[in-house]
Amino acid sequence: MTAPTFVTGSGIMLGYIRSGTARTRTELVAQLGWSRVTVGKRLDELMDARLIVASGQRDSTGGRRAEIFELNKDAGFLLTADIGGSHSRVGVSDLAANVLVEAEVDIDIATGLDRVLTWAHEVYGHLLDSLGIGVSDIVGIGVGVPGPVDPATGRLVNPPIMPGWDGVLVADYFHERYPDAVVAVDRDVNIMALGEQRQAWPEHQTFALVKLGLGVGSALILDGQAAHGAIGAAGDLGHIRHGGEEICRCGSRGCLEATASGWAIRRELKKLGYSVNTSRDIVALAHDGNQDTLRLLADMCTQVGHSIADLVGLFNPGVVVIGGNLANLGDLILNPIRAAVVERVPSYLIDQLVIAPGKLGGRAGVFGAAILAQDAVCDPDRVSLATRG
Amino acid sequence: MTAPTFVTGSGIMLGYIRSGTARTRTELVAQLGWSRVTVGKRLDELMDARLIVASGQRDSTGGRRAEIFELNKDAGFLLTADIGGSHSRVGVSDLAANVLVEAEVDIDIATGLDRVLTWAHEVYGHLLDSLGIGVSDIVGIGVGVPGPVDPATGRLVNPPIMPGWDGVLVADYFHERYPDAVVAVDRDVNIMALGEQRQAWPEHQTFALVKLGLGVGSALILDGQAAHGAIGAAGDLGHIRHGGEEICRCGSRGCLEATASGWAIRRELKKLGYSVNTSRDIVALAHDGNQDTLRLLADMCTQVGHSIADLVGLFNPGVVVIGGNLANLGDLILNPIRAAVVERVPSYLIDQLVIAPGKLGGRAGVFGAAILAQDAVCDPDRVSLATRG
DNA sequence: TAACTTTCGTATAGAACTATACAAAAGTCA
DNA sequence: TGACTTTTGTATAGTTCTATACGAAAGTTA
Repeated sequence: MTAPTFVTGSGIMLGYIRSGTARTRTELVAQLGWSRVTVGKRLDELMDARLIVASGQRDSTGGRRAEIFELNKDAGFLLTADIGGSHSRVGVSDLAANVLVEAEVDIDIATGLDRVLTWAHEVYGHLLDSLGIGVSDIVGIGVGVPGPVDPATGRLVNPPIMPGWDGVLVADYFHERYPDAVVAVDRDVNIMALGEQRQAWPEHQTFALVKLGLGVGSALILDGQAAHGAIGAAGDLGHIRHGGEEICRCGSRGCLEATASGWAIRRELKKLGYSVNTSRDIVALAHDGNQDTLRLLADMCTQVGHSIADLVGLFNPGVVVIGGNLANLGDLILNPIRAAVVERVPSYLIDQLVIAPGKLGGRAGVFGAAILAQDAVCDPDRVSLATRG
Repeated sequence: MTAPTFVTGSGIMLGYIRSGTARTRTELVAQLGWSRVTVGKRLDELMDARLIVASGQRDSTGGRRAEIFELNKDAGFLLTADIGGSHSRVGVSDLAANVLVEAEVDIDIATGLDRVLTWAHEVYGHLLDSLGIGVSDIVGIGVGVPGPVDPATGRLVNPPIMPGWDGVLVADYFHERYPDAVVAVDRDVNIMALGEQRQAWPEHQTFALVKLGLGVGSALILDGQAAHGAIGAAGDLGHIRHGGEEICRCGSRGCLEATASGWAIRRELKKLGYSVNTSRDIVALAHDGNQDTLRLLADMCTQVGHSIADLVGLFNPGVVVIGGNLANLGDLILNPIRAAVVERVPSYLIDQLVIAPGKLGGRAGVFGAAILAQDAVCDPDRVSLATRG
């Protein structure tokens, strides 16, 4: 059977509570269209399973105050990983996706995905010890990887910067080590976008994020879910040929990432004799007012802005969030990007468009990975099946 | 109440039958997870309402043959309109979206949307008379308009080529004249894409269509539905600034449509002394082997191909269909477009990508409008409510 | 033809869900 | 304080849906 036997599944209701669509009995009855008795019963089931708790009361509208329910943040813990091309972060969060502890490290993904995963697993051990949490308390794991993930199978798809890892099922690594946890994997930029959109821009259904670090990545969110495309490569602004003859780390020639990105700026600065390694070095130079860096950044912003204009014209998002380390430069890069976008997008689109810095900074990925894990743990069918008598 | 009282609504089942996901009792039971008794009851309701009919039998798999159900094409008629910038088509179809009669006319939308609608309404009168159909037999109307439609309200949004019609609710015009019909309105390119995807490429969940006529338009289909974006402008490849100083009919400068489109080719050919009016004139010149036209077309294909590369990189569709009048030139434009796309898109995306001509030709819009109308008529909640005892 | 398979209809019992009524709890307002 | 409002719990009856069993219809296969 593909559909659950019980049509008024508690998992469906948990979705309403979790998203804030309906938080009180009366609201749930109105939104779900179920009877008051059934809603009460399902609430009892979710509370018995410790998945929700009563968290307060609505202000009175002239009568008894309605009780507000929310996801029980203490119903288990989530592991999160934001594996980037040159930098990775991991964290442990409660079920409400509040990240409790984090750790980060500079590892080049080119040294091998297995080494990054091993590092992550070791760090999880330390973090769990420090929190006094056991492996069996981990109910979900969310992982972001720097390459496309097939939406159907969860396997890596020809990852441009992880050659040799095509077809790998990252979830297996964690399933073996955390047997009680649900594992969800998605592209790193998708996870950042998921974090920003759910946390900071929930009112926007159509959302885009552009990540400017050493690389250039982007992601599209539609109705609260990342767009994956046919093979999980949707949203990849960085590896479209843009011009020039520079060879990109993905193997192609003239990608946006090869001509206008942190990589490109680092390459040019090195030619000029500067010692630059990470995107944070570029940020530091720009903060110092280094003219070469500022000039290269301005050029990058124009080119990136033009690509964002393509994205806006094609996808018509309500917001484009600029994230990644270079976004720490604030208006220094936002203003020229905005100018380049305005230059190329019809005015009727611009009026409705917000271009803004990320509100979560470097933590967007770890946070989004927690949301991804939470989504997996709170899967309606899973919950409905688990909570019935 | 927002949700229906009956959870096993017949409208949900109609969706399975209509899409072909499940066509026999056994398949419906397996797919829906409902009991055999309930499925039988809902089938009876849908047959009583004349919305479905038994249409044949599956081959035996060793026992009694299963009865196949399908949408009853005779349960009412649909009006369809594909209103373009310079050319419009209307048609009448049965409920299965088989277009029975069609009519077309060259009207410039700049002369006023009201004139096009009046024309459409008059032609519907003649077409219905010829078929012996009354106004009360019309159960749905699907309309494509050459500009963005707000997905929330159904109103036109700052239509670049229909100045003065901002905020207009096209559905009202038809509601007044066909009170029994459900009316659905969407952008013309979205409707073309809907027609092609549902009819010709149902196996592709992520789909794009690029329309090359005088203008350049495009649309994205995700999971069988057109992507609308924040204000209904998603998919508009044609009005992103691309280069040059030509002023586009949308008011901006240097749009793709201004530099590489039927408009641009017509403009250049006129400068060279040719007499060209419609996109069909361009097709005729190209068929005659006119070198100026071929040169301009080749240039257009390169630029359009580069824009399609952006689209592919951002959206990762499984298919990009090339439609519109210029697509009648076949490989003459498909090959250079393919070459330009390959030039700019990473190889791992190309391997999975199909670039193909539309299979419905100029009728895609009228067909898609019929599908849109059918979708509206077969809305699950509507049907569930209408068919219960 | 006989044995087997799959589809389909119906009958029955029981589970799940709704509607309704009533009462209690917990507020506001004059 | 008393009248009113909204929220919540519970009991009862009735409806909807499921599970199961049985049999008939309509095929295939040996």
